[in-house]
Amino acid sequence: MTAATERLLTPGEVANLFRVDPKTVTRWATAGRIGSIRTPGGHRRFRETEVKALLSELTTEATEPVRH
Amino acid sequence: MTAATERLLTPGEVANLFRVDPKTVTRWATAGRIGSIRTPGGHRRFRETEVKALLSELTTEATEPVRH
DNA sequence: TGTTACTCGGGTAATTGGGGCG
DNA sequence: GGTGTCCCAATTACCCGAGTAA
Repeated sequence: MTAATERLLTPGEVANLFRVDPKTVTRWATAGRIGSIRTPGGHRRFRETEVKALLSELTTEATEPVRH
Repeated sequence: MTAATERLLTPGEVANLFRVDPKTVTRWATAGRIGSIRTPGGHRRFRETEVKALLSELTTEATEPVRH
């Protein structure tokens, strides 16, 4: 099959990227805001590319210069 | 390849650094004076490096020596 | 096989966002 | 123009015990 296995991230890793609680990442998955893959044991894993893409979309750079 | 792991700060933490109300930090983000990263839920996070840099830029040292 | 760290669940406090007002 | 404050709705953080991952 096609794709070389894509790198998966744990809830804790995703939580570190967004500076939120791992529980919060779980809620995002439950709410359908982010795709998730479940292990046979019930734990969630997330696609790194999807997470990074989400980060980029939600990132806004400063536009106004600093006034001294 | 954008930077992956950068330490992020919550609005409350940034507010403590500047000694202002968290709402004020939100206004800075809205006005484009500071970059922000939003969670899928709508909350904001700020890059620590950017915040610290902003603090430094806006800091002015005394220029005249103390008279005795 | 056993150890350690993490992630399930749920439930309840604490922050945050947004609008409007002085 | 910029900031602090009050309102309310939504999102997020910390508590627990039990199960999974490596």
